[in-house]
Amino acid sequence: MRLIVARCEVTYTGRLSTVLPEATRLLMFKDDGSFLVHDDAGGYKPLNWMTPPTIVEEYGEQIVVRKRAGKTEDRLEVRLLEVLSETSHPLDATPLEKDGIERHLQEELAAQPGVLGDGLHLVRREWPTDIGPVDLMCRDGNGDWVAVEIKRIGTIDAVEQLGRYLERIGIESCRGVLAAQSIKPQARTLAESRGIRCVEVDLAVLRGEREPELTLFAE
Amino acid sequence: MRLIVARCEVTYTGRLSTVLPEATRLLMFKDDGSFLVHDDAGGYKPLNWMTPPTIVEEYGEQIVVRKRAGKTEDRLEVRLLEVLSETSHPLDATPLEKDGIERHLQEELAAQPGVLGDGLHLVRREWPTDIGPVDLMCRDGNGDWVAVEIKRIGTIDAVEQLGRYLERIGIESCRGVLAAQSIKPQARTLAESRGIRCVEVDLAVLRGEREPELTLFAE
DNA sequence: GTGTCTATCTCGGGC
DNA sequence: GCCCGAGGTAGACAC
Repeated sequence: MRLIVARCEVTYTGRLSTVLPEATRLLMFKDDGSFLVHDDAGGYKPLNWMTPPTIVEEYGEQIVVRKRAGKTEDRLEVRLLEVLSETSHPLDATPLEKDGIERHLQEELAAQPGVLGDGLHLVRREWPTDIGPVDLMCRDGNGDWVAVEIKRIGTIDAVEQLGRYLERIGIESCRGVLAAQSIKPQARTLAESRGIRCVEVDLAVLRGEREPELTLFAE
Repeated sequence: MRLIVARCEVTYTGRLSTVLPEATRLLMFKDDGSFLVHDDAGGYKPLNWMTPPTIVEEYGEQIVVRKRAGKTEDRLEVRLLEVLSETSHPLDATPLEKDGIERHLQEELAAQPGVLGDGLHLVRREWPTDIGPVDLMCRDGNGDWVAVEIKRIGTIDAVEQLGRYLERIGIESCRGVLAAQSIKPQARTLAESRGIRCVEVDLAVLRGEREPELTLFAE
């Protein structure tokens, strides 16, 4: 990783156009070709950036980072007015391990679909439709089909998504269930108006790491 | 901005849990409280981060960055095993000026709604509904209402969004138009099945900076 | 504070 | 290559 702190101007042309007037900023060149411009505010996002694969060219005070983007080209031009610091460091690139993402929720619910409704059993995960896979396809005690959409957070979009699947599933009388760790009130309202059942689930409880909420009141 | 290059372990607990095993990485502390962990790959995104407002505490080899997140707490813990470099630089924070975003498209189309359909004229921008504003509300030559949703890229979500507005607008026979710089084929198909018209527009042409595509064939 | 929408979204997977 | 869906999405703005 090469780090340059410099007074500079930066212009971007590509999907849109941007200008950064002369000021002091941090320029990051990652070994994989990534290029980022950060300043001392604005949190998470770089002011300008380019993701690999890139071509980096330097002509004295001018740095150009380019990238083929379809038929056109994305281009970042940096004009260096004063370099205050320049360093290089070999860094590692170990992967980040995550726990608690939607897939983990899906794994637990696939293993115990009964929490989503009495007598539910799994037919298959990632049931294919022509517009994308249904997270879980189940049948209930009566043999009726139930399509389950799983989200970390249940929003209106999730209800719409499940609604599209139900239209395309091609099974009459297939019910819909939205399962999420939290469900927004407006999503719940929309779901009810479409006959979609909402179930809030808790990953830690599903894993048996924590008692259901009931115990909170029983203590 | 304070930059530390160090061999370190990083753990995050909050909306989910993550672990970064021991390796050499860049730690960025911005003056506004932002904290970012980058390595030498992975492009745009930090491996771990926290956006302001944060509380940063240091206990020798241990750095803790915390944030109230509703009733719980987000927490990043960094265990420093070897500091390879540590520097501080005063940076500026000038705003990024953008051109070519959705709002600019909306401004041009508000000024010349005729490109969206014969005889269309604007009634108002940001027409309020109970689920959000319609970008442009127009009437055509017959006095019929037309709701316009504007996007840089027209996707299925945009069609759904316009569909929700049309349901809620409370005007019988209000037509829908999706205007975008490019429209995905599947969005186009869904739009047609819902009676929504699709129009591709070009910001440079709307601004009179470039001739319409026709001239490409006429040269 | 919730709710909604934009984003040069990024990123990954499937076809 | 396109298309779709997840994301600790982040960030902005209205209510």
